[in-house]
Amino acid sequence: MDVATARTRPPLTRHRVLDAALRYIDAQGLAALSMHKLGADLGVKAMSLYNHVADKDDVLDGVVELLWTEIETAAPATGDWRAGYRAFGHALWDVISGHPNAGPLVCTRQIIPAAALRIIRDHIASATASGVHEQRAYALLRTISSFALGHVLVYLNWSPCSGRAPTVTDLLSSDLPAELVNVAENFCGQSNLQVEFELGLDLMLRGIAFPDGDVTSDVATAQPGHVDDKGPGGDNRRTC
Amino acid sequence: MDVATARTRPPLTRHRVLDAALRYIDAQGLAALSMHKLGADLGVKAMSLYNHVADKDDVLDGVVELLWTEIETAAPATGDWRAGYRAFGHALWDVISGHPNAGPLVCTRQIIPAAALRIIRDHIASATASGVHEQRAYALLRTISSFALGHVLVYLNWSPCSGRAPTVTDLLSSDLPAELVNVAENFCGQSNLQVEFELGLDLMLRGIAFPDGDVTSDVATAQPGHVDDKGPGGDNRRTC
DNA sequence: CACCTCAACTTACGGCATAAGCCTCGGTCG
DNA sequence: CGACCGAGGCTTATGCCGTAAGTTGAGGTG
Repeated sequence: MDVATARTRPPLTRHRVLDAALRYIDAQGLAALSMHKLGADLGVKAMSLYNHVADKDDVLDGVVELLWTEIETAAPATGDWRAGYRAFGHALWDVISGHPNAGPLVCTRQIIPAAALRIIRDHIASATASGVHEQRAYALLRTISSFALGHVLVYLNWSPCSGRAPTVTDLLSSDLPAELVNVAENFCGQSNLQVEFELGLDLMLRGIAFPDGDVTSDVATAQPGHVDDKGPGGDNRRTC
Repeated sequence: MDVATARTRPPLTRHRVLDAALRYIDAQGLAALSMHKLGADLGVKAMSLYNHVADKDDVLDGVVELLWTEIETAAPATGDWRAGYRAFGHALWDVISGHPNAGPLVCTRQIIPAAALRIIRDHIASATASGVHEQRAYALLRTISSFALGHVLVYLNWSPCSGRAPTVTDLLSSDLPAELVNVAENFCGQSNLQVEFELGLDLMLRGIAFPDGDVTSDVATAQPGHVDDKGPGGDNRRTC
Protein backbone atom coordinates (compact mmCIF):
# COMPACT_ATOMS: atom_id res chain seq x y z
CA MET A 1 0.00 0.00 0.00
CA ASP A 2 1.86 3.05 -1.19
CA VAL A 3 1.49 6.57 0.01
CA ALA A 4 -0.61 7.83 -2.90
CA THR A 5 -3.41 5.36 -2.40
CA ALA A 6 -3.24 5.96 1.34
CA ARG A 7 -3.94 9.59 0.60
CA THR A 8 -6.91 9.05 -1.67
CA ARG A 9 -8.52 6.60 0.78
CA PRO A 10 -10.78 8.20 3.39
CA PRO A 11 -8.95 8.17 6.71
CA LEU A 12 -9.53 5.37 9.15
CA THR A 13 -11.61 6.08 12.23
CA ARG A 14 -12.74 3.88 15.08
CA HIS A 15 -16.25 3.95 13.72
CA ARG A 16 -15.19 2.95 10.22
CA VAL A 17 -13.18 0.06 11.64
CA LEU A 18 -16.08 -1.20 13.73
CA ASP A 19 -18.49 -0.81 10.88
CA ALA A 20 -16.25 -2.85 8.60
CA ALA A 21 -15.89 -5.47 11.33
CA LEU A 22 -19.65 -5.84 11.64
CA ARG A 23 -20.08 -6.17 7.89
CA TYR A 24 -17.22 -8.65 7.72
CA ILE A 25 -18.73 -10.81 10.45
CA ASP A 26 -22.12 -10.63 8.81
CA ALA A 27 -20.64 -11.81 5.54
CA GLN A 28 -17.93 -14.26 6.59
CA GLY A 29 -18.82 -15.36 10.10
CA LEU A 30 -17.39 -14.50 13.48
CA ALA A 31 -14.62 -17.10 13.44
CA ALA A 32 -13.31 -15.82 10.11
CA LEU A 33 -12.61 -12.34 11.44
CA SER A 34 -8.96 -11.52 11.97
CA MET A 35 -7.15 -8.24 12.28
CA HIS A 36 -5.25 -8.98 9.08
CA LYS A 37 -8.35 -9.63 7.02
CA LEU A 38 -10.18 -6.70 8.57
CA GLY A 39 -7.25 -4.48 7.66
CA ALA A 40 -7.17 -5.86 4.14
CA ASP A 41 -10.87 -5.12 3.87
CA LEU A 42 -10.12 -1.49 4.63
CA GLY A 43 -7.11 -1.32 2.35
CA VAL A 44 -4.70 -1.17 5.27
CA LYS A 45 -2.23 -3.40 7.08
CA ALA A 46 -3.34 -5.05 10.29
CA MET A 47 -1.20 -2.95 12.58
CA SER A 48 -2.71 0.27 11.33
CA LEU A 49 -5.96 -0.68 12.97
CA TYR A 50 -4.30 -0.41 16.35
CA ASN A 51 -4.22 3.34 15.95
CA HIS A 52 -7.98 3.33 16.33
CA VAL A 53 -8.87 0.31 18.46
CA ALA A 54 -7.07 -1.10 21.47
CA ASP A 55 -7.05 -4.75 20.40
CA LYS A 56 -9.29 -7.40 18.93
CA ASP A 57 -11.44 -7.57 22.05
CA ASP A 58 -12.07 -3.89 21.64
CA VAL A 59 -13.25 -4.52 18.09
CA LEU A 60 -15.75 -7.13 19.26
CA ASP A 61 -16.98 -4.89 22.05
CA GLY A 62 -17.34 -2.14 19.49
CA VAL A 63 -19.50 -4.37 17.32
CA VAL A 64 -21.80 -4.87 20.30
CA GLU A 65 -21.97 -1.09 20.67
CA LEU A 66 -23.01 -0.86 17.03
CA LEU A 67 -25.76 -3.42 17.54
CA TRP A 68 -27.10 -1.59 20.57
CA THR A 69 -27.09 1.62 18.59
CA GLU A 70 -29.22 -0.11 15.98
CA ILE A 71 -31.59 -1.24 18.71
CA GLU A 72 -31.70 2.24 20.15
CA THR A 73 -32.67 3.88 16.87
CA ALA A 74 -35.18 1.13 16.08
CA ALA A 75 -37.19 1.50 19.28
CA PRO A 76 -37.12 5.00 20.75
CA ALA A 77 -39.34 5.61 23.74
CA THR A 78 -42.64 7.38 23.19
CA GLY A 79 -45.47 8.54 25.36
CA ASP A 80 -47.08 5.11 25.34
CA TRP A 81 -44.84 3.01 27.53
CA ARG A 82 -46.51 -0.31 26.69
CA ALA A 83 -45.97 0.30 22.99
CA GLY A 84 -42.42 1.34 23.80
CA TYR A 85 -41.67 -1.81 25.80
CA ARG A 86 -43.13 -3.87 23.03
CA ALA A 87 -41.03 -2.08 20.42
CA PHE A 88 -37.96 -2.60 22.58
CA GLY A 89 -38.39 -6.34 22.79
CA HIS A 90 -39.18 -6.42 19.13
CA ALA A 91 -36.07 -4.43 18.26
CA LEU A 92 -33.87 -6.74 20.33
CA TRP A 93 -35.24 -9.70 18.44
CA ASP A 94 -35.01 -8.04 15.04
CA VAL A 95 -31.54 -6.60 15.31
CA ILE A 96 -29.98 -9.75 16.73
CA SER A 97 -31.67 -12.05 14.27
CA GLY A 98 -30.78 -9.61 11.52
CA HIS A 99 -27.12 -10.25 12.25
CA PRO A 100 -27.06 -14.01 12.76
CA ASN A 101 -23.28 -14.17 12.98
CA ALA A 102 -22.69 -11.09 15.11
CA GLY A 103 -25.88 -11.05 17.17
CA PRO A 104 -24.85 -13.61 19.76
CA LEU A 105 -21.99 -11.29 20.73
CA VAL A 106 -24.58 -9.17 22.49
CA CYS A 107 -24.99 -11.85 25.15
CA THR A 108 -21.42 -13.11 25.03
CA ARG A 109 -19.36 -9.98 25.59
CA GLN A 110 -19.46 -8.62 29.07
CA ILE A 111 -20.13 -5.03 28.37
CA ILE A 112 -23.03 -2.60 28.72
CA PRO A 113 -22.73 0.06 26.04
CA ALA A 114 -24.01 3.56 26.61
CA ALA A 115 -26.63 3.10 23.89
CA ALA A 116 -28.15 0.24 25.92
CA LEU A 117 -28.37 2.36 29.03
CA ARG A 118 -29.85 5.28 27.14
CA ILE A 119 -32.70 3.29 25.65
CA ILE A 120 -33.37 1.58 28.98
CA ARG A 121 -33.43 4.93 30.72
CA ASP A 122 -35.87 6.40 28.23
CA HIS A 123 -38.32 3.52 28.40
CA ILE A 124 -38.19 3.46 32.19
CA ALA A 125 -38.84 7.19 32.25
CA SER A 126 -41.79 6.72 29.96
CA ALA A 127 -43.29 4.06 32.19
CA THR A 128 -42.76 5.89 35.47
CA ALA A 129 -44.19 9.06 33.92
CA SER A 130 -47.37 7.03 33.40
CA GLY A 131 -47.41 6.13 37.08
CA VAL A 132 -45.71 2.73 36.98
CA HIS A 133 -43.76 2.02 40.13
CA GLU A 134 -40.09 2.37 39.26
CA GLN A 135 -38.92 -0.98 40.55
CA ARG A 136 -41.73 -2.66 38.69
CA ALA A 137 -40.88 -0.80 35.51
CA TYR A 138 -37.33 -2.13 35.75
CA ALA A 139 -38.48 -5.66 36.54
CA LEU A 140 -40.88 -5.80 33.61
CA LEU A 141 -38.31 -4.42 31.20
CA ARG A 142 -35.81 -6.98 32.50
CA THR A 143 -38.28 -9.79 31.96
CA ILE A 144 -39.04 -8.65 28.43
CA SER A 145 -35.36 -8.35 27.61
CA SER A 146 -34.63 -11.82 28.93
CA PHE A 147 -37.48 -13.34 26.99
CA ALA A 148 -36.50 -11.58 23.77
CA LEU A 149 -32.85 -12.50 24.11
CA GLY A 150 -33.47 -16.11 24.94
CA HIS A 151 -36.07 -16.47 22.27
CA VAL A 152 -33.96 -15.06 19.47
CA LEU A 153 -31.01 -17.20 20.51
CA VAL A 154 -33.09 -20.33 20.41
CA TYR A 155 -34.30 -19.16 17.05
CA LEU A 156 -30.81 -18.51 15.71
CA ASN A 157 -29.23 -21.68 16.98
CA TRP A 158 -31.96 -24.22 16.72
CA SER A 159 -34.09 -23.17 13.81
CA PRO A 160 -33.38 -23.88 10.21
CA CYS A 161 -33.61 -21.00 7.74
CA SER A 162 -32.46 -18.60 10.42
CA GLY A 163 -29.40 -17.82 8.36
CA ARG A 164 -27.17 -20.24 10.21
CA ALA A 165 -28.39 -23.74 9.42
CA PRO A 166 -30.34 -24.90 6.39
CA THR A 167 -32.15 -27.87 7.95
CA VAL A 168 -32.80 -29.24 11.39
CA THR A 169 -30.88 -32.40 10.67
CA ASP A 170 -27.71 -30.36 10.15
CA LEU A 171 -27.78 -29.60 13.86
CA LEU A 172 -27.93 -33.22 14.91
CA SER A 173 -25.36 -35.94 15.01
CA SER A 174 -26.00 -38.28 12.13
CA ASP A 175 -26.56 -41.49 14.09
CA LEU A 176 -29.63 -40.49 16.05
CA PRO A 177 -32.69 -42.70 16.44
CA ALA A 178 -35.61 -41.53 14.31
CA GLU A 179 -37.63 -40.93 17.44
CA LEU A 180 -35.26 -38.21 18.64
CA VAL A 181 -35.00 -36.67 15.19
CA ASN A 182 -38.75 -36.33 15.36
CA VAL A 183 -38.50 -34.56 18.71
CA ALA A 184 -35.98 -32.15 17.21
CA GLU A 185 -38.25 -31.38 14.30
CA ASN A 186 -41.18 -30.72 16.57
CA PHE A 187 -39.21 -28.56 18.92
CA CYS A 188 -37.22 -26.60 16.38
CA GLY A 189 -38.44 -27.06 12.94
CA GLN A 190 -42.02 -26.64 12.13
CA SER A 191 -43.43 -23.68 13.96
CA ASN A 192 -42.84 -20.07 13.17
CA LEU A 193 -40.90 -18.77 16.13
CA GLN A 194 -41.21 -15.16 15.09
CA VAL A 195 -44.97 -15.28 15.36
CA GLU A 196 -44.70 -17.17 18.61
CA PHE A 197 -42.40 -14.46 19.97
CA GLU A 198 -44.73 -11.64 19.05
CA LEU A 199 -47.67 -13.35 20.68
CA GLY A 200 -45.71 -13.87 23.87
CA LEU A 201 -44.60 -10.28 23.87
CA ASP A 202 -48.11 -9.01 23.30
CA LEU A 203 -49.45 -11.14 26.10
CA MET A 204 -46.81 -10.00 28.55
CA LEU A 205 -47.75 -6.40 27.94
CA ARG A 206 -51.49 -6.74 27.63
CA GLY A 207 -51.68 -7.58 31.27
CA ILE A 208 -51.23 -11.29 31.51
CA ALA A 209 -48.05 -10.70 33.40
CA PHE A 210 -50.06 -8.50 35.72
CA PRO A 211 -53.39 -10.23 36.00
CA ASP A 212 -55.09 -7.54 38.00
CA GLY A 213 -54.33 -5.11 35.22
CA ASP A 214 -53.09 -2.58 37.73
CA VAL A 215 -49.50 -2.14 36.90
CA THR A 216 -49.17 1.05 38.90
CA SER A 217 -49.82 -0.49 42.27
CA ASP A 218 -46.98 -1.95 44.21
CA VAL A 219 -48.80 -4.57 46.25
CA ALA A 220 -46.54 -7.51 46.92
CA THR A 221 -48.09 -10.27 44.91
CA ALA A 222 -45.96 -12.86 43.23
CA GLN A 223 -45.39 -11.61 39.71
CA PRO A 224 -42.69 -12.11 37.17
CA GLY A 225 -40.21 -9.38 37.67
CA HIS A 226 -41.41 -8.48 41.11
CA VAL A 227 -38.95 -9.24 43.86
CA ASP A 228 -39.75 -6.87 46.67
CA ASP A 229 -41.76 -9.41 48.56
CA LYS A 230 -38.94 -11.84 49.06
CA GLY A 231 -36.00 -11.28 51.34
CA PRO A 232 -32.45 -12.43 50.75
CA GLY A 233 -33.24 -15.77 52.32
CA GLY A 234 -34.70 -18.76 50.56
CA ASP A 235 -33.13 -21.49 48.50
CA ASN A 236 -31.15 -19.32 46.15
CA ARG A 237 -27.45 -19.91 45.84
CA ARG A 238 -24.70 -17.51 44.82
CA THR A 239 -26.26 -14.56 46.53
CA CYS A 240 -24.13 -11.47 46.21
CA MET B 1 6.38 -37.68 28.34
CA ASP B 2 8.15 -41.02 28.27
CA VAL B 3 6.63 -44.41 27.80
CA ALA B 4 6.66 -45.46 31.44
CA THR B 5 4.52 -42.55 32.62
CA ALA B 6 2.28 -43.00 29.61
CA ARG B 7 1.58 -46.51 30.85
CA THR B 8 0.81 -45.59 34.44
CA ARG B 9 -1.54 -42.79 33.36
CA PRO B 10 -5.14 -43.84 32.77
CA PRO B 11 -5.75 -43.96 29.04
CA LEU B 12 -7.28 -41.00 27.25
CA THR B 13 -10.86 -41.24 26.12
CA ARG B 14 -13.12 -38.76 24.42
CA HIS B 15 -15.03 -38.34 27.64
CA ARG B 16 -11.92 -37.68 29.69
CA VAL B 17 -10.79 -35.07 27.17
CA LEU B 18 -14.12 -33.28 27.23
CA ASP B 19 -14.30 -33.42 30.97
CA ALA B 20 -10.86 -31.88 31.28
CA ALA B 21 -11.86 -29.22 28.76
CA LEU B 22 -14.91 -28.26 30.79
CA ARG B 23 -12.92 -28.04 33.98
CA TYR B 24 -10.22 -26.04 32.24
CA ILE B 25 -12.75 -23.54 30.88
CA ASP B 26 -14.40 -23.28 34.28
CA ALA B 27 -11.06 -22.51 35.87
CA GLN B 28 -9.23 -20.46 33.25
CA GLY B 29 -11.91 -19.07 30.95
CA LEU B 30 -13.01 -19.98 27.47
CA ALA B 31 -10.45 -17.84 25.67
CA ALA B 32 -7.58 -19.47 27.55
CA LEU B 33 -8.36 -22.95 26.29
CA SER B 34 -5.97 -24.28 23.68
CA MET B 35 -5.25 -27.78 22.52
CA HIS B 36 -1.69 -27.50 23.81
CA LYS B 37 -2.73 -26.46 27.30
CA LEU B 38 -5.54 -28.99 27.38
CA GLY B 39 -3.08 -31.70 26.44
CA ALA B 40 -0.62 -30.53 29.07
CA ASP B 41 -3.44 -30.66 31.59
CA LEU B 42 -3.88 -34.33 30.75
CA GLY B 43 -0.16 -35.09 30.72
CA VAL B 44 -0.12 -35.49 26.97
CA LYS B 45 1.02 -33.60 23.89
CA ALA B 46 -1.54 -31.63 21.94
CA MET B 47 -1.61 -33.95 18.96
CA SER B 48 -2.52 -36.95 21.06
CA LEU B 49 -5.91 -35.40 21.68
CA TYR B 50 -6.70 -35.78 18.02
CA ASN B 51 -6.98 -39.53 18.51
CA HIS B 52 -10.14 -38.89 20.49
CA VAL B 53 -11.65 -35.67 19.17
CA ALA B 54 -11.86 -34.40 15.62
CA ASP B 55 -10.65 -30.86 16.25
CA LYS B 56 -11.09 -27.97 18.62
CA ASP B 57 -14.65 -27.31 17.46
CA ASP B 58 -15.43 -30.87 18.38
CA VAL B 59 -14.09 -30.23 21.87
CA LEU B 60 -16.35 -27.22 22.32
CA ASP B 61 -19.35 -29.10 20.97
CA GLY B 62 -18.47 -31.89 23.38
CA VAL B 63 -18.49 -29.47 26.29
CA VAL B 64 -22.01 -28.48 25.31
CA GLU B 65 -22.94 -32.18 25.33
CA LEU B 66 -21.57 -32.43 28.85
CA LEU B 67 -23.61 -29.47 30.00
CA TRP B 68 -26.80 -30.93 28.52
CA THR B 69 -26.04 -34.21 30.25
CA GLU B 70 -25.87 -32.30 33.52
CA ILE B 71 -29.20 -30.70 32.73
CA GLU B 72 -30.67 -34.06 31.84
CA THR B 73 -29.67 -35.69 35.11
CA ALA B 74 -30.73 -32.66 37.13
CA ALA B 75 -34.30 -32.56 35.83
CA PRO B 76 -35.64 -35.96 34.82
CA ALA B 77 -39.29 -36.10 33.82
CA THR B 78 -41.78 -37.40 36.38
CA GLY B 79 -45.48 -38.00 36.46
CA ASP B 80 -46.22 -34.38 37.26
CA TRP B 81 -45.52 -32.54 34.04
CA ARG B 82 -45.82 -29.06 35.55
CA ALA B 83 -43.23 -29.91 38.19
CA GLY B 84 -41.11 -31.42 35.44
CA TYR B 85 -41.28 -28.35 33.23
CA ARG B 86 -40.44 -26.21 36.19
CA ALA B 87 -37.46 -28.39 37.08
CA PHE B 88 -36.31 -28.24 33.47
CA GLY B 89 -36.23 -24.46 33.37
CA HIS B 90 -34.61 -24.45 36.74
CA ALA B 91 -31.94 -26.92 35.64
CA LEU B 92 -31.15 -24.87 32.55
CA TRP B 93 -30.65 -21.84 34.72
CA ASP B 94 -28.63 -23.67 37.36
CA VAL B 95 -26.29 -25.59 35.10
CA ILE B 96 -25.48 -22.63 32.86
CA SER B 97 -24.98 -20.24 35.72
CA GLY B 98 -22.94 -22.91 37.48
CA HIS B 99 -20.44 -22.77 34.62
CA PRO B 100 -20.15 -19.05 34.00
CA ASN B 101 -17.33 -19.43 31.49
CA ALA B 102 -18.63 -22.46 29.62
CA GLY B 103 -22.37 -21.94 29.96
CA PRO B 104 -22.78 -19.43 27.13
CA LEU B 105 -21.50 -22.11 24.74
CA VAL B 106 -24.90 -23.73 25.05
CA CYS B 107 -26.44 -20.89 23.07
CA THR B 108 -23.43 -20.17 20.92
CA ARG B 109 -22.61 -23.52 19.37
CA GLN B 110 -24.99 -24.67 16.74
CA ILE B 111 -25.64 -28.18 17.92
CA ILE B 112 -28.45 -30.12 19.53
CA PRO B 113 -26.96 -32.94 21.61
CA ALA B 114 -28.82 -36.19 22.11
CA ALA B 115 -29.13 -35.47 25.83
CA ALA B 116 -31.13 -32.34 25.02
CA LEU B 117 -33.51 -34.25 22.79
CA ARG B 118 -33.94 -37.00 25.35
CA ILE B 119 -34.96 -34.68 28.14
CA ILE B 120 -37.24 -32.72 25.82
CA ARG B 121 -38.85 -35.96 24.66
CA ASP B 122 -39.43 -37.16 28.20
CA HIS B 123 -41.04 -33.96 29.41
CA ILE B 124 -43.23 -33.72 26.32
CA ALA B 125 -44.31 -37.30 26.88
CA SER B 126 -45.14 -36.54 30.47
CA ALA B 127 -47.30 -33.58 29.48
CA THR B 128 -49.15 -35.30 26.66
CA ALA B 129 -49.76 -38.28 28.92
CA SER B 130 -51.65 -35.86 31.16
CA GLY B 131 -53.77 -34.77 28.24
CA VAL B 132 -51.90 -31.68 27.10
CA HIS B 133 -52.22 -31.11 23.39
CA GLU B 134 -48.87 -32.03 21.84
CA GLN B 135 -48.24 -28.82 19.93
CA ARG B 136 -49.06 -26.85 23.03
CA ALA B 137 -46.73 -28.97 25.11
CA TYR B 138 -43.91 -28.16 22.71
CA ALA B 139 -44.79 -24.48 22.60
CA LEU B 140 -44.85 -24.12 26.35
CA LEU B 141 -41.56 -25.98 26.78
CA ARG B 142 -40.05 -23.75 24.11
CA THR B 143 -41.24 -20.65 25.90
CA ILE B 144 -39.85 -21.82 29.20
CA SER B 145 -36.52 -22.69 27.63
CA SER B 146 -36.26 -19.31 25.96
CA PHE B 147 -37.08 -17.49 29.15
CA ALA B 148 -34.60 -19.53 31.18
CA LEU B 149 -31.84 -19.14 28.65
CA GLY B 150 -32.29 -15.43 28.18
CA HIS B 151 -32.64 -14.84 31.87
CA VAL B 152 -29.50 -16.68 32.86
CA LEU B 153 -27.51 -14.94 30.13
CA VAL B 154 -28.62 -11.54 31.31
CA TYR B 155 -27.68 -12.69 34.79
CA LEU B 156 -24.25 -13.92 33.73
CA ASN B 157 -23.32 -10.95 31.62
CA TRP B 158 -24.92 -8.06 33.36
CA SER B 159 -24.93 -8.92 37.02
CA PRO B 160 -22.04 -8.51 39.36
CA CYS B 161 -21.16 -11.41 41.61
CA SER B 162 -22.24 -13.83 38.93
CA GLY B 163 -18.73 -15.15 38.68
CA ARG B 164 -17.73 -12.99 35.78
CA ALA B 165 -17.67 -9.39 36.99
CA PRO B 166 -17.21 -8.13 40.54
CA THR B 167 -19.13 -4.85 40.25
CA VAL B 168 -21.55 -3.23 37.86
CA THR B 169 -19.16 -0.41 37.08
CA ASP B 170 -16.68 -2.92 35.67
CA LEU B 171 -19.09 -3.49 32.82
CA LEU B 172 -19.34 0.15 31.89
CA SER B 173 -17.00 2.48 30.09
CA SER B 174 -15.41 4.72 32.65
CA ASP B 175 -16.58 8.06 31.29
CA LEU B 176 -20.30 7.61 31.68
CA PRO B 177 -22.61 10.27 33.13
CA ALA B 178 -23.76 9.43 36.65
CA GLU B 179 -27.33 9.30 35.44
CA LEU B 180 -26.61 6.33 33.18
CA VAL B 181 -24.55 4.59 35.84
CA ASN B 182 -27.61 4.83 38.00
CA VAL B 183 -29.73 3.20 35.28
CA ALA B 184 -27.20 0.36 35.04
CA GLU B 185 -27.32 -0.20 38.77
CA ASN B 186 -31.07 -0.30 38.80
CA PHE B 187 -31.30 -2.62 35.85
CA CYS B 188 -28.47 -4.97 36.73
CA GLY B 189 -27.24 -4.48 40.17
CA GLN B 190 -29.62 -4.42 43.00
CA SER B 191 -32.24 -7.06 42.58
CA ASN B 192 -31.85 -10.76 43.01
CA LEU B 193 -32.33 -12.15 39.57
CA GLN B 194 -32.45 -15.74 40.75
CA VAL B 195 -35.54 -15.07 42.81
CA GLU B 196 -37.04 -13.07 39.98
CA PHE B 197 -36.47 -16.00 37.65
CA GLU B 198 -38.11 -18.52 39.93
CA LEU B 199 -41.14 -16.34 40.35
CA GLY B 200 -41.51 -15.94 36.62
CA LEU B 201 -41.15 -19.65 36.12
CA ASP B 202 -43.72 -20.42 38.78
CA LEU B 203 -46.16 -18.00 37.29
CA MET B 204 -45.79 -19.39 33.80
CA LEU B 205 -46.66 -22.84 35.03
CA ARG B 206 -49.31 -21.99 37.57
CA GLY B 207 -51.55 -20.97 34.75
CA ILE B 208 -50.86 -17.36 34.11
CA ALA B 209 -49.59 -18.25 30.70
CA PHE B 210 -52.88 -20.07 30.20
CA PRO B 211 -55.39 -17.86 31.94
CA ASP B 212 -58.32 -20.21 31.48
CA GLY B 213 -56.35 -22.85 33.30
CA ASP B 214 -57.32 -25.39 30.70
CA VAL B 215 -54.07 -26.39 29.17
CA THR B 216 -55.51 -29.49 27.61
CA SER B 217 -57.87 -27.75 25.25
CA ASP B 218 -56.65 -26.71 21.86
CA VAL B 219 -58.93 -23.80 21.15
CA ALA B 220 -57.16 -21.27 19.04
CA THR B 221 -56.75 -18.37 21.41
CA ALA B 222 -53.69 -16.16 21.31
CA GLN B 223 -51.26 -17.59 23.82
CA PRO B 224 -47.52 -17.57 24.15
CA GLY B 225 -46.30 -20.58 22.36
CA HIS B 226 -49.46 -21.16 20.41
CA VAL B 227 -49.13 -20.54 16.71
CA ASP B 228 -51.74 -22.70 15.06
CA ASP B 229 -54.12 -19.83 14.66
CA LYS B 230 -51.89 -17.82 12.40
CA GLY B 231 -51.02 -18.72 8.87
CA PRO B 232 -47.72 -18.15 7.12
CA GLY B 233 -48.74 -14.64 6.20
CA GLY B 234 -48.47 -11.58 8.40
CA ASP B 235 -45.66 -9.12 8.95
CA ASN B 236 -42.94 -11.58 9.76
CA ARG B 237 -39.77 -11.50 7.70
CA ARG B 238 -37.31 -14.31 7.03
CA THR B 239 -40.01 -16.89 6.73
CA CYS B 240 -38.66 -20.25 5.71
C1' DC C 1 8.11 -65.42 16.07
C1' DA C 2 6.14 -62.15 12.56
C1' DC C 3 2.83 -58.97 11.92
C1' DC C 4 -0.65 -55.57 12.66
C1' DT C 5 -2.96 -51.93 15.19
C1' DC C 6 -3.24 -47.92 17.50
C1' DA C 7 -2.26 -44.44 20.90
C1' DA C 8 1.05 -41.27 21.78
C1' DC C 9 4.99 -38.56 20.02
C1' DT C 10 7.86 -35.37 16.91
C1' DT C 11 8.33 -32.20 13.55
C1' DA C 12 6.78 -28.63 10.72
C1' DC C 13 3.83 -25.03 8.62
C1' DG C 14 0.99 -21.19 7.95
C1' DG C 15 -1.93 -17.98 10.34
C1' DC C 16 -2.83 -15.42 14.41
C1' DA C 17 -2.48 -11.12 17.77
C1' DT C 18 0.43 -7.79 18.81
C1' DA C 19 4.97 -5.42 20.72
C1' DA C 20 8.56 -2.22 19.05
C1' DG C 21 10.35 0.73 16.07
C1' DC C 22 10.47 3.42 11.55
C1' DC C 23 8.93 6.58 7.79
C1' DT C 24 6.67 10.15 5.81
C1' DC C 25 3.50 13.23 5.58
C1' DG C 26 0.81 17.87 6.78
C1' DG C 27 0.54 21.42 9.97
C1' DT C 28 2.77 24.74 13.29
C1' DC C 29 5.64 28.06 14.90
C1' DG C 30 10.10 30.43 15.06
C1' DC D 1 10.93 29.99 4.66
C1' DG D 2 12.72 26.20 7.34
C1' DA D 3 13.01 23.43 11.45
C1' DC D 4 10.09 20.77 14.22
C1' DC D 5 6.59 17.55 15.64
C1' DG D 6 2.80 14.60 16.14
C1' DA D 7 -0.09 11.27 14.02
C1' DG D 8 -1.18 7.62 11.15
C1' DG D 9 0.35 4.09 8.40
C1' DC D 10 4.13 0.53 7.50
C1' DT D 11 7.78 -3.11 8.57
C1' DT D 12 9.70 -6.38 11.26
C1' DA D 13 9.73 -9.79 14.71
C1' DT D 14 8.02 -12.88 18.51
C1' DG D 15 5.52 -16.42 20.43
C1' DC D 16 1.24 -18.99 20.45
C1' DC D 17 -2.23 -21.23 17.86
C1' DG D 18 -4.52 -25.32 15.28
C1' DT D 19 -3.38 -29.11 12.92
C1' DA D 20 -1.26 -31.98 8.70
C1' DA D 21 2.07 -35.61 8.08
C1' DG D 22 4.95 -38.96 9.38
C1' DT D 23 7.32 -41.82 13.30
C1' DT D 24 7.77 -44.92 17.26
C1' DG D 25 7.04 -48.63 20.11
C1' DA D 26 4.17 -51.67 22.95
C1' DG D 27 0.25 -55.10 23.10
C1' DG D 28 -2.45 -58.28 20.87
C1' DT D 29 -3.14 -61.86 17.18
C1' DG D 30 -1.85 -65.13 13.63
